[in-house]
Amino acid sequence: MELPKTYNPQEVESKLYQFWSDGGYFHTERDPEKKPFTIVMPPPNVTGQLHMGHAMDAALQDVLIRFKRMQGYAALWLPGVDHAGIATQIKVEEELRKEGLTRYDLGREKFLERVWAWKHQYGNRIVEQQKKLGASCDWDRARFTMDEGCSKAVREVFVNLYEQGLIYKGSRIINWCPHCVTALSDAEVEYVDKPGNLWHIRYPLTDGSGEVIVATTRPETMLGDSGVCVNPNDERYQAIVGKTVILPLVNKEIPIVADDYAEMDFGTGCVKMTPAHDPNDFEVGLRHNLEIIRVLDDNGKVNEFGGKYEGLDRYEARKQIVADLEEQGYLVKVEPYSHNVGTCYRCHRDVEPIISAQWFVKMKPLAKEALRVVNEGETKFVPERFTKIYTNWMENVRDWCISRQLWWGHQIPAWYCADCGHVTVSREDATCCEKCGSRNITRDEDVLDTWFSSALWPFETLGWPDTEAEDYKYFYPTDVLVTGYDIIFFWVSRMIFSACKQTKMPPFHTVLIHGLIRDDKGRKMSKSLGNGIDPLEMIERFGSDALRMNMITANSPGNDMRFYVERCEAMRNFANKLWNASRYVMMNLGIDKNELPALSELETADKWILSKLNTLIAEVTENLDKYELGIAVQKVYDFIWDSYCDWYIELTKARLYGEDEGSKLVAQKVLLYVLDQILRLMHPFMPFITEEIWQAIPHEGEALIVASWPKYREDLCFKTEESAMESIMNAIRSVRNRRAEMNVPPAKKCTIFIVTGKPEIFEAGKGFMTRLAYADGIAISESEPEGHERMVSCVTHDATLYMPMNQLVDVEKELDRIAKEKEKTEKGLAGIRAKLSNEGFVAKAPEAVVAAERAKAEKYEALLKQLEESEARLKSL
RNA sequence: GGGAGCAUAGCUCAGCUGGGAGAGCACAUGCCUUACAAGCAUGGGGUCACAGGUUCGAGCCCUGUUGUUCCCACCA
Repeated sequence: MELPKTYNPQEVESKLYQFWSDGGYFHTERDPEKKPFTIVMPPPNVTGQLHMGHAMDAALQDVLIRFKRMQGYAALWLPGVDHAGIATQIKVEEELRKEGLTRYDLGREKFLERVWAWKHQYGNRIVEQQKKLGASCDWDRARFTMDEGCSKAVREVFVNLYEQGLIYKGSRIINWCPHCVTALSDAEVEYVDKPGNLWHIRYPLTDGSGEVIVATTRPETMLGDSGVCVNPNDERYQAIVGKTVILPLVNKEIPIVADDYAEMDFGTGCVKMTPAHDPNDFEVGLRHNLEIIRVLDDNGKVNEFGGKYEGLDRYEARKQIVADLEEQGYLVKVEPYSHNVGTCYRCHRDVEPIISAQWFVKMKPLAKEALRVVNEGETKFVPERFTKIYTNWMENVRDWCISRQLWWGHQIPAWYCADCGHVTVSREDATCCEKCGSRNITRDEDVLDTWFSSALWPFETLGWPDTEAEDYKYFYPTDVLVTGYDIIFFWVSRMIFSACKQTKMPPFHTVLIHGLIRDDKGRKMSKSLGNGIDPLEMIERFGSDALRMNMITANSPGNDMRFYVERCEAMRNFANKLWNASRYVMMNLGIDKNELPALSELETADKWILSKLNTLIAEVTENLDKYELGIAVQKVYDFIWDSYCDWYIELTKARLYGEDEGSKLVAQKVLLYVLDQILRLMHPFMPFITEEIWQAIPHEGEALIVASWPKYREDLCFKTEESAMESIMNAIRSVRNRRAEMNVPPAKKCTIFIVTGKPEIFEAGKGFMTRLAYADGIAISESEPEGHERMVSCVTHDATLYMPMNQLVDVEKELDRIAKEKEKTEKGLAGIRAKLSNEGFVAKAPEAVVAAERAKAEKYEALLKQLEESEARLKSL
C-alpha cells in the first residue's frame, strides 16, 4: 500500500463528504429498535457567510451527533436556514438601490418576489459552507423558517396565543429604529455608553411666581412635553404642585404634577415629562392624565407637532432647539454627561423610544412554566452558571413586541374591519369580518419578529402542529441545544417558553453553551474591525479536521476563546502524525482481517497498550457523556501521540523487524486493533482523516461514520503488565536522559548492565532496551557487574543501569549530579513521610490514597538507596 | 445599581467529584534512528493574583481585597 508521506486534506475531504452523502449516512430513519437523539441546528441567517462562530457551533454539534450515531442512536441533526427579516430585507433593498429603486417602487408583492428570488440564488451558500466543515446533518430534512410547514406553525401559535389573550395589540413605548424603520424588541436593543450632555432648561411658572429647572439628555423631546414632575415629598416644590409652567419655544401651558418617579436628589428634582418618547414618562403620564404628543415621525424627523422644527432630523432639531433656548435665555447650563444610549442591534444607530401601536406577547404567564422546567432541572444549562442568567431574565421579562414594519417575514394574520372596527385573527386568510361579515377588511401590513418563528424551531421542524406527525412523535422533544451565550435571550429562552406552551414539554433537556471566538488579541471578530478569520480559508490551508480540533481543544464550555492560526497548524501536524502512524501499520501488515490475538499470545507491551486503551475508552465516553469535549479529545490526542506512536509503535519495531514470526503476527494484530479503536474514538472530532484511514485498513462494515463506538472490556484490563511496562519505560527514559546530558550521539551504542530485583521484567524488556536505549547488548543480574565502579550509571526505583563509557565519566560532575538528584528525592520523600506520619491523614484519607502514598514512599526509598550506593561507589574510586 | 466570568510556564489556555501542577506554541541541546523534520530524544521555565478561613490535605471549597472582561437595569 503506497501512501504519500504527508496527509493532504484537500484531496480527501470533499470526496469523503460525497461518499457519506451517497451512502445515506446523514439521513436518519425513525427506528423503533433505536433510541432517538436529536439536535436541531441553530438556523444561520439566509444572508449569512460562514464565520468562526458557525464553525464552533457546527464542530460541537457534529461531535455529539457522530458520537451518538456510533453509539447506536438514531441520531438526527436537523439543519435549516432562517429568513432573517431585517437582514435579508436590507440586503435586497441595497440591491434595489443600485437600480435606483426602493421597495415602495415595486410594491409589496413584487418586492417579496424579488426577495424569494434572492433567497433561491444565494440562500444555499451557507449550507454549502457547512458541508465543508463535515457537518453530518440530515439534509433531507433541511428546513427554512418561511417554508410552508413553519408558516403554518407560526400562524397556529399566533392565533392560539391571541385566542388565549396572550397576544394583544396596544399602544406602548417601544424601541424604534428610524434607520430600519421598524419597531424592535427589548432584546434587539444594545445599550452603549456614549458621551453626551445634560442640558438644564428653565421652565417659567405661568403665574410669573418663579421657575423650575429641568435637565434632559434629549432636548428635542421637549416639543412633546406635557408636564413637569416633582417628588411629592420634596419640600422645595410642594407649593407649586398643581400650578403650570410655560413650555419654552412651544409657548404652551403644561401642569406640574407630583409623582414618586422623580428622584429628589438627582439634578434639581424636577423632570420634564414626554409621555410619547420615554417609557417612564409614559407611565407617569398615564397616572396623571398627561397629554401624549408624539413629535418624531418614523424616520426620526420632527413631525407636524414640532412647529417650526417640523421636518428637521432629530439631531438637527436638537442643535436648533439648543441654540434657540440659549438665544432666548432658557438654557441654564450644559454639562457633559455620559449615558447609556440604546442602539439597534442590526444597524447600530440610536434607537428612539416612541409610542406606537404594536403587537405584543404577554410574557408573565408564559414565563412561569419556562422558569419551572429550568428550576426543576427538566432543562439543564451546561455550564450551570447560565441557569441564573436565564432565570434572572425570565423573571424580569417584559412583554415582547413582535410586530415589525417590514415586508419580509410572516405577515400578521389580523384583518381590520373598516365598518365595525373589529379585528379578525384567523388561521385561514380572512375574507370577511368575523363579527359583522363585512368584506371591507384589510390585513395588518406588519410582519412578525424573526425570532417568533425561530422560537418554534425545535418542534415546527418536526411536523408540529400535527402532533401525530411521525417525526414529531419519534424525535421530539429534542435532546441537546448547542449555541453561544449571546443568544440565550433572543432564542433559547423563547424556544423554552414557546415549547412549554405549545407542546406541553420543554424542547430539549440540555443547553450546551459555548463562548465567542475572538481574534488573537482578544477582540470580537467583526466586519468593521476587519479582524475576522475566514474558516473556509483555514480549511483550505489546514483541513477541516484541523479547524474542528482547534475549536474543540483547549476550550471549555461557555468561555470565550482566542483564535490562533498556529493552533490550526498544530492540529494539522497531529493529523499528519496519525496519518503516518497508519502508514507504518499498513506497511507492516501481513493480515487482511482485524482481530485480536488470543489473550494468551499477548506480550507485555501488547497488554500494556490494550489496558491503556481500555482506560481511555471508559474515560472518553464518560467525558463525552458529560459534554466535556475538550477534555475527551485531549485524552485521545495524548494517547495517540504518546502512548501509541511514541511508545507502542517503537516497541513493536523490534518484533516486526525480528525473526519471531509468532510474535510479529501478534504485534501486527494488536497494532491494527488499537489503530482501529483509535480511529473510532477520534472520528467524531476528526471525521475526514479517520474515515480515510479506516477505509484503507482491514475493516468490517461500510463506513467508520456508522461503525460502533468502542466499549470498555473487563478482559482487557492488565494492571500487572502496565506496571511492568512502566518499569522498562522508566529505565529507557533514564538512560536517554543520562546520554543526553553527556551529549552521546545515538549512533554510539554500548552494553547496558541492569542490576535489579525484578530480573524477569527486564529480561522481557531486553528488546525494548536495545532499541530504545541505544544498547548493543543487555546484561541483567542481581549484583553489580565487573568494573561497574568506572561505568556511567543511572537509577530508577527498581533498577540501576550501568553503561561502560568510562572515558566520559567525570567523577566530580557525576557526584554533583547525584547529590542534586538525592536532594530532590529526599525532599519528595520527606513530604510523603510527613503525610504518612500525620495521624489525621492516615485515619481520614481514603484507603486508596494512603496506599498510593505508601507505594510512592517505597519507590522513593528505593531510588534514594540506589543513589546512595552510586555515590559511595564513586567516592571510593 | 445588580449579576456573572476570568486571573495557572515567555504567549494562548486545559485542569472533570479536593490528594501527580499540565498541553500547544515559543526556547535550549542533540539527532535526517528504514511511519512521520508537519518529526524524534532530552531539558530549562510556575509563590496557580493577594490576604484570611475550612480540611489530615486547597489551583480546586468559603470570606474578603485587587485587577480585568462581559451581561442585565427606565435616574431625567
